[in-house]
Amino acid sequence: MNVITIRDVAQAAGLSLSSVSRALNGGKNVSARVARDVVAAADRLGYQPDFLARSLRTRTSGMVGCLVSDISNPLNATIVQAAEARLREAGYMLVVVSTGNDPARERAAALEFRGRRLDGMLVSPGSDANEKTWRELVAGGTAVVILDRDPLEGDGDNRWPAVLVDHRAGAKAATRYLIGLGHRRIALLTADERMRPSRERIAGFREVFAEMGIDPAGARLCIQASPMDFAHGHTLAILRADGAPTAIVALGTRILAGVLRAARDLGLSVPRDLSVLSVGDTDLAAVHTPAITALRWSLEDIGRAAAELLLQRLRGDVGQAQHRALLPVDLVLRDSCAPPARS
Amino acid sequence: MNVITIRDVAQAAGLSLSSVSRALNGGKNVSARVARDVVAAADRLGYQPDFLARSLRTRTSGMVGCLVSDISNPLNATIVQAAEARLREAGYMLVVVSTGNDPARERAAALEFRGRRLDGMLVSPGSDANEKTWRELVAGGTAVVILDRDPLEGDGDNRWPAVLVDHRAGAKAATRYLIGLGHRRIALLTADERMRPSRERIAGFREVFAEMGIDPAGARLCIQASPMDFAHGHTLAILRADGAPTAIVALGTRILAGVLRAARDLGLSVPRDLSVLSVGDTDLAAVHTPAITALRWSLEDIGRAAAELLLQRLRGDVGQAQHRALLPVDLVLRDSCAPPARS
DNA sequence: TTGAAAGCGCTAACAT
DNA sequence: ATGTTAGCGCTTTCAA
Repeated sequence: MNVITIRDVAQAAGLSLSSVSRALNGGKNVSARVARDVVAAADRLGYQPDFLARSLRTRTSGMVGCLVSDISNPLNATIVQAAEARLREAGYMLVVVSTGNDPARERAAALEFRGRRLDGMLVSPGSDANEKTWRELVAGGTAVVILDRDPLEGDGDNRWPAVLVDHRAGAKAATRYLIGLGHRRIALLTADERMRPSRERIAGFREVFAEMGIDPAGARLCIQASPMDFAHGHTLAILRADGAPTAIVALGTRILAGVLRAARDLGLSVPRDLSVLSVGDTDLAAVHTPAITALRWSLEDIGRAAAELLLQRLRGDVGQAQHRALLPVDLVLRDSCAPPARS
Repeated sequence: MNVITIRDVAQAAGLSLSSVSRALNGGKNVSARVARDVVAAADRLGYQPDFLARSLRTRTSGMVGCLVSDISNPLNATIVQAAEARLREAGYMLVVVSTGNDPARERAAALEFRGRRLDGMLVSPGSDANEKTWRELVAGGTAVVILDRDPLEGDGDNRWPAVLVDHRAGAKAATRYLIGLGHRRIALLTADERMRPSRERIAGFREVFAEMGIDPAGARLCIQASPMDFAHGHTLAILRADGAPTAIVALGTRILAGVLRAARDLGLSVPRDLSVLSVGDTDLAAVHTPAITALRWSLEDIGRAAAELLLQRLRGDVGQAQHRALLPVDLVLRDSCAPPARS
């Protein structure tokens, strides 16, 4: 084991503890000779500082917690990866916990982060269940950055620093594009309407219809929580009904897969008989034939921005610190959308 | 901030520090009354123990490091997720570092893990460059578990605990299957031959040929490091040459994609004109038409087994601790392999 | 069963 | 510029 302490180094170098400590950390008030001797002794003994003891003393652990619903989800993994890279640059290590979307575990992990004296945390909440916890933490002085969740209420100390994706603008761009192609009956298949991303998308979708003076009654707004299985059956139902949509906007890989399968089942050709637009630029969208037009936002940017926001706080310029980042969504044009067939 | 210490609780409860400490941890030698009072006081004050201080005292941090080349790779992410789940059950938190396949960063991170006094580490090496480091750590008493890397040399203290996937058996099953279908000219497109997984696959491939008394000269063994781009061009070349293989075994999503594209370019129908077998059961293999027969191993099991091996050491039964786990590889039969066309 | 006291390894006043 | 000393919050002997 590593039993070499700073004491041993001091003894070996024939110096005092504090001189060694000073020499080892940025070394202010250290003569060249002492610095040299200390480094030599430390190297010779293979000394490695004990971060734990240092942390106890300095009240900073050099670690940041990261709370994700499921890190095996590539979307989350990419965000975590980017955040980790940026934080490591700044000297922090990342402690990752997957909550499996269980609010109780989510809260418990956040509190444990605090107990372990992590310097801050990045949280991608699986639901809105723990809003109160985030507020408490923020109010309690913990450096927290929340991913893509807007506080619905509250202000000032009740708000939290957040990285937000501009899903609304994305949805508007997609909707305008489809309407511009001539579509009037557009179905939006999304997930849980209560959470920020879907909420914003639905709002954007509606805004454009209103803006264009089109009766939104003609649009199909389909909201459901169990993506894949639902999507297939439900899409079949929607497409068979009277006034079936001529375009479908589908959230994520799983719903998209369901939609594509349903179209195939009905013998509908994309984009001739049905236009399809993916919310989220997944592998499936890019690789599928025809390639699927998609809304894309940068997961790396989310991770980086989150790390950056957190670092600002960690550096102590809390007053100066930016409170939120809003990231853009792009429409990637491919081959899955076309003017609707005349009906 | 959280400024409530165990001292405050003791004072509030009118007891001594040590009594409170005892009451709070498993409570041996504590009267019921004291236990009750302590818990009450702790709750009332919202006391949360300081893991840092505790760790300094107990010499255990309750944290485990995890070294991965790239956590945004879904394969790695799945392994990490499974390991994290198991370790959290046991009360540990996971510190994750992506090394980006840079051996220097890999080594630095491992040493920093030790400096931070993490209780152990899980390492999925990006190369064999740091073998020496792993040996040093193991010899130095650090609890380390290595993923899918076999020490080529050394024994006893020079070996490390590892979770191994039985790639050799998998390759043998695949090769036997293809030979059984009548194939004699089979190309194996794999990655870096120096690392354990590919090395084992190649060995298994050759073993079966030898076993069956088939001249392996007829087989094409193609080894290359830059998967996707290489795979497409190289597959084209292979398939156009005299004595082209009637079956191709492709490693991973990217090579598989290149192979399928090449087959399409040449107007070859799978499996009529060419049998294709994927090493690794990726989304692409499962979703493709025709669905691709694949070798599959459980990433979750890797993560779980790694965590389990590490926990055994962490619990101190080092002597008893299992040294390695060997996980099976299954052949998932789908629609991409058939007897070769007569030529 | 309880309390007093030592000390984990380090940093940061403070004194020299 | 260097050394001495006092803790950080906790666990854990050791006495009582």
